[in-house]
Amino acid sequence: MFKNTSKGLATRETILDTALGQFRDRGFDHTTMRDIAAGAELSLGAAYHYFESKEAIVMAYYDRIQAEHARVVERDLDRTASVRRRLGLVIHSKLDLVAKDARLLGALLRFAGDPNHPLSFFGPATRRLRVESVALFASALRGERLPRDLESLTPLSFWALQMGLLLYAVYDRSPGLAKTHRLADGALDLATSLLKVVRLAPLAPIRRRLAGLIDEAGFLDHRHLAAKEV
Amino acid sequence: MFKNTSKGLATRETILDTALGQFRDRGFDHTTMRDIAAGAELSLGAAYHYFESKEAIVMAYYDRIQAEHARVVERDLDRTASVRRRLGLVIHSKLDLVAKDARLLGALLRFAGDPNHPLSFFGPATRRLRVESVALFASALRGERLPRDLESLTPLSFWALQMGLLLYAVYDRSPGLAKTHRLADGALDLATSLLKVVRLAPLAPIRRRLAGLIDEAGFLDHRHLAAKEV
DNA sequence: GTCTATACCGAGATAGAC
DNA sequence: GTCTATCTCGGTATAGAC
Repeated sequence: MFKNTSKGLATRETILDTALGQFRDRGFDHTTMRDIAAGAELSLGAAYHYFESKEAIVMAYYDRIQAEHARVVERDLDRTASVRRRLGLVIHSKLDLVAKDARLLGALLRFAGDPNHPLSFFGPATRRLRVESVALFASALRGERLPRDLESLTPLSFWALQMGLLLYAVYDRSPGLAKTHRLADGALDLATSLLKVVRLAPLAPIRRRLAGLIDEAGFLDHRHLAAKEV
Repeated sequence: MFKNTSKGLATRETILDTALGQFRDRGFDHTTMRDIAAGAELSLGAAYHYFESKEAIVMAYYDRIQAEHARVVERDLDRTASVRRRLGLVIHSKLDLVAKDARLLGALLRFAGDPNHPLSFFGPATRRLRVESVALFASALRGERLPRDLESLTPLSFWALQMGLLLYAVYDRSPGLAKTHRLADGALDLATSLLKVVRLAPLAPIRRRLAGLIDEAGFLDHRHLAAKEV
């Protein structure tokens, strides 16, 4: 794609920033690659040298968001005591980070239905992003004594919840994603209550069935979470 | 767009069938509108007379599937006694209907991230499809004595499960969507177990919280399920 | 109202020269 | 790494035939 020269990286950042500004002003669809190239004072070909598609720019933005998210979580997690608050920290900070450009994330859905596309949210090429994201929830849950069979399942479930909330955010028109934040709090209250209940003995069969299901679905296996980078 | 003359309807069907055949052979992306028009022995303009976009053809396919689904479910539901089997009927028959072209559904995700697009899965323009789909689950649950606060929530949850399974199906390469069918059975076993548990008194607070959450999220309100047709 | 034929435009993406 | 030129294709427009 391009060499990691400092000049190249700087140009890439310029394109990314220019594009984000125009996406905010005009919307994703009404911003053309020619607009972006012109705004960054480059030719169209040069822009494509750095990003293989317009959506790839959005993915780069998401990548940046995620790096920032990891930084924020790592910084604040230790100062936060209860699981509920730790999970809240992870999710609310994510929502805060995407709040300004939540609609943009909708553009990434475009390829979620194409398993082989490099920008598919669920494909092998974006595995790193998923793993990192799940890991943040695992950090938040560290210290919790979970039933064995739910150990790897639980962080994955919270990741799924987060994905659902991000989808909701794309449609959320309330200022600062207020509605999504409230929904997140409700869901987290519920989830932490469920976590307490689900440990109880009478629910063991359901628990085992759930774990078996996730296992069979392959959500934790090679194809989805451990496939090698492409 | 076009009048409901028998000739017009026949032409529309011809275009739809031609397009589906080509989508199967060459894939959605590698089929052009010109290919479809040529295959149906029509001009490009005529094809656009019937379908406003290539994706609209896929939506018409989904519409057809859903009508067929409703027919099958209505026909077989009365002969099916247990809730578990009735729910299984709804979901498995849906999967059978889309099995041949499950990958195509991925194309519909293209606009899921654009709230205002007429082909968005969650937008107001596709409300009818959602309502119909949720209604099938309500039929399957008829006769069940559910807690009041879960009455409208439960069919909605099964609809959400179905949406998740359809997404999984897009990625499923096993013959006849075998993996998705197994996943569906596991999920349904789990769900019916949960339905029994969730009625119990100790879970009342969680139940209420869940209902309040869905209410607040607006999943049952105007914007999503009761907005007027556009 | 149902089409044909054809020219045209916008924009995403690519090739290949420098 | 950057550019110019070009390609492709979805979609529109127009003018008219039946």
